[in-house]
Amino acid sequence: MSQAKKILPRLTIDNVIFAYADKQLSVLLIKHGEGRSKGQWGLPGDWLGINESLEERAAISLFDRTGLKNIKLQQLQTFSAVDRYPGKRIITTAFYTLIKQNVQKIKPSDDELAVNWIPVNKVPKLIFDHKVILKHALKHLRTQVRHVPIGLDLLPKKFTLLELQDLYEALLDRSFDKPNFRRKILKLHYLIDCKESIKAGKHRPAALYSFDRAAYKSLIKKGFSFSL
Amino acid sequence: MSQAKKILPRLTIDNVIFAYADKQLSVLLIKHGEGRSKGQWGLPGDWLGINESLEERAAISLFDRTGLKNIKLQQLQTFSAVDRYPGKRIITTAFYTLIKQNVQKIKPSDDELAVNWIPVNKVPKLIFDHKVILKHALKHLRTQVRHVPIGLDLLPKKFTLLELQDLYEALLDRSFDKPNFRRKILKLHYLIDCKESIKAGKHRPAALYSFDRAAYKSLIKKGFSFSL
DNA sequence: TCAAAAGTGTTAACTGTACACCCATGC
DNA sequence: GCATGGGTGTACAGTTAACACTTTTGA
Repeated sequence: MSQAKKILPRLTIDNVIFAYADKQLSVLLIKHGEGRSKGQWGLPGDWLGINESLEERAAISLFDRTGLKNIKLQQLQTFSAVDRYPGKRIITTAFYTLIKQNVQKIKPSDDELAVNWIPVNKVPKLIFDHKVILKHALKHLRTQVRHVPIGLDLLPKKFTLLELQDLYEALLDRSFDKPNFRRKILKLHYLIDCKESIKAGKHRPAALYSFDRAAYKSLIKKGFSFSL
Repeated sequence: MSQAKKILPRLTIDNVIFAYADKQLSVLLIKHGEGRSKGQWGLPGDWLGINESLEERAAISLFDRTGLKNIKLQQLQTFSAVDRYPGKRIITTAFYTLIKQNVQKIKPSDDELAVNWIPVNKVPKLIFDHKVILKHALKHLRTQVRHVPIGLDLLPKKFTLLELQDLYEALLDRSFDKPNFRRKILKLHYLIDCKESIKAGKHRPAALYSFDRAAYKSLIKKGFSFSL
């Protein structure tokens, strides 16, 4: 990144930015355009500045690539193996988040050849230990999904239960029994029945729901155990 | 610590070392003997060396204070707020573990006034953000306890179910129904009935159990959900 | 005989899971 | 009519949680 900031040597952040769209989970990867890793894929990362926390830098780095603000990035782990980076001692702290996929706005910075959403099951070889970091993030995401509600900011304001189920199925890479999924979700009481329905094809119209933000947020704090 | 090592500036580790003994959960704290934090309590920490990972330094630091080797420390999180350390920019990575309390062997290093096991509900004011780190660790430990087996290396080779229950109750700071606890644990099939019993006071002797190491380790991988 | 901890049994409420089946729509 | 996804009912197995009860010991 070509920012006018004083950086701390040796310290970086790497963001694992998952995105959901079209029943598919992808991750943001960049193709390096300079230096020894030219032409290779890796996670979007950045140097830590002297006057910012890791969290702050991770958020700025996310904004630079996607234009998104106020997204909560979760700190995953710090990777500090002596030989993780060729030739230099670089320690990185990994963050991750899950957002709605937006193809238009992403852009590479000066020293990058490309920035792309890559489906998680089609990720190419990555530089350094980035594959390890990605796997770690995915595991964390999948655990998370079963303990706090998700979907806010990922689905349209009003959505059907099937759309929510599609999201869960994409994230966890498995399918759920429809009737049981409905009941399980509805019993958590974080959805509001919009009392509307949407016609979509040659079948019964689906009821629309929206998130009850208060209930949603309190469920984040309390947590639950979603099995199915 | 007065080690002959080249350190990386700005980077430290802090260990949250929990210990169990006498139905009580304690944490290892040190009283600083030099510098601006003289006389104050804090978590045992150390500078990261140029030729070691954070994990390696955390393990060495644990060994220095307790004489314990081959203890798996879990990385918790990295704390990097710009103002977390007065006057300097210091970034720390926190680790935690849970061991059997051993009062004899712990020793302060040259620049420390004291090293002590302090019961977790009697922790004094701590320096910097160490109280936040400790709370974070405790929360993590309590989550952990409900998803993987614990007790190996904390209880004697042969132990009663009540001793195991005491451990759980101390860690989670609550009590369990004895009959239900028994059944719940036994159904996980990671205990071996030693076919012995121990007389301890004016009541029926208790059956002794030991851990089935293979089952125990495979349960760590598989995980479970312990509610009660 | 009594207290104390060890250990068994029983029940009611709730969950997980599978799957049968009806509903509303477009073609 | 019938295919398609939307949605309800049900039934069995297993789990949770509370608590009554019996057992074995030492004093």
